[in-house]
Amino acid sequence: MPASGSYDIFLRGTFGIEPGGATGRKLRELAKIISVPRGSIAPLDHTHGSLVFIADGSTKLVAHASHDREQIVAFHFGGDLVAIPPDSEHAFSLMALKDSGLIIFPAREFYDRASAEPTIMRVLLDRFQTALFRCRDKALGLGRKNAQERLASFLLTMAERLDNDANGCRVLDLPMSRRDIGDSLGLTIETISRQFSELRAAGLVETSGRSRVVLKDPVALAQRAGHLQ
Amino acid sequence: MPASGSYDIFLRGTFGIEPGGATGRKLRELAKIISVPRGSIAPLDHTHGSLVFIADGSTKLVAHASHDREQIVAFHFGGDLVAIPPDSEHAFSLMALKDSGLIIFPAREFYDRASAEPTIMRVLLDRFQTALFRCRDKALGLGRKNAQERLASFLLTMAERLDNDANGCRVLDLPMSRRDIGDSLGLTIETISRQFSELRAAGLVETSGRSRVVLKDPVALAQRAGHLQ
DNA sequence: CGGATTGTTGACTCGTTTCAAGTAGAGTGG
DNA sequence: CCACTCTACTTGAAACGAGTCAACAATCCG
Repeated sequence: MPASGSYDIFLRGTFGIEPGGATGRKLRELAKIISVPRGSIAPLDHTHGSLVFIADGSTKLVAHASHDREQIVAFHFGGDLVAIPPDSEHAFSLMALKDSGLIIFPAREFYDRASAEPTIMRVLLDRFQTALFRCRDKALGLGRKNAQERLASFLLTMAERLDNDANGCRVLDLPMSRRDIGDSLGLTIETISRQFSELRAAGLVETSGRSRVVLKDPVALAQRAGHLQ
Repeated sequence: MPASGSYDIFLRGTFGIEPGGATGRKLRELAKIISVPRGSIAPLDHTHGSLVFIADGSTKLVAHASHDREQIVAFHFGGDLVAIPPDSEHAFSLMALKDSGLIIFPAREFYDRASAEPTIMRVLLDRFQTALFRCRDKALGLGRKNAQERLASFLLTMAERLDNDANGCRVLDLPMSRRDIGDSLGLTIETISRQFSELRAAGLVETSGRSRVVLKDPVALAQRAGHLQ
């Protein structure tokens, strides 16, 4: 539940900027601080772009093609910064996977007011670059990998981003459903399920309940992910 | 053939910065100005990231998965700015589709020296955001569209980026081969060919030679591309 | 505990890939 | 300008991996 204090945490933690300073106050005027319950979509301005800071929680960024087909373009977690374009050929929405606190800015105005502050711009640049590099990796996976490679890649990426280590093997509590994984990897829910079964049979992962996944052998998993060496 | 003067054009045209100023000279020290013949790859630093300005020509940014599988992650043309990450799970290379002039910077050093100049940072941010949005659209296509939708989308995107209008319908001289198109859309060369044949049979496009494509009916093409409305 | 939701498994279908053959295009030298 | 040649493109037939449809099982939550 984001109190107004989440704005201070955002500015200090992400940009190293004091909220009381001139830039901090100017940006504060633009901020819409809200909490979004699990399963709801964030109220974005779809005619202009938005910049969203995930104060806490998990979200999926969904691209809508025609005919109720959806592609999850990215998952974002607490501390992440998400840029969302205005609708054009495709529409985008940001949905909470669990109750999440968001700080929403109109993108252009934010950049205009932030551009005076080099440290903010530098952080923004790094974040955007990371998002771009991740998106390219995703494109590689969607274009050239089979179902098993996609799921293996996905699990390794999540292990890295959610990093919950435990005694040598990695334990994940995935905040997203099988359907979300499928919508992210360009596969159906059934195919995801079958690939989980295969990885289980091969002893590479264990699952318990709907969200818990244990990566028993990350090295073998990386091989199946089609990573270089 | 990029003379050293292409650096001035780059700084003035892209960033609106004078090459003779302090920042201009500091960045100049980092620039490697080269010409890359058709079919050759740009000499990038693969242990650190690179930032490449395409002075003139056309290039493809290729991601390499294991087993000689390639995915073209983006095409870039004269005036574009490309950020290339250091190699990790996947390696990237930038190959010239025709003889091209490039200006190559080490990414981190460039950002460090440019961050003093708000106008440069602002342009970088815009460029990165555009690249990210394009990459997401690509991800949507790779994950959720069939062969015909992908090719239709591709042709429309290229028409927009290469913009050669002529008497109502759009005329394209594609600098890339069918193989490149396939590697970009996650399809085989044969599938690309078959889809071209179908679009020709439907009267939506005409082709002549290997590179010339005429979009006879962009509206109908947009419908087949799976765009909203 | 009961009911709704989410995940699993099987049988069959379909679109794209693969393999193979043939055709057109672009560049070169006579 | 034409024949030659290499490469790029096109088309067909068969194979395969993921999708679809359908039934069932497990999990979560009130």
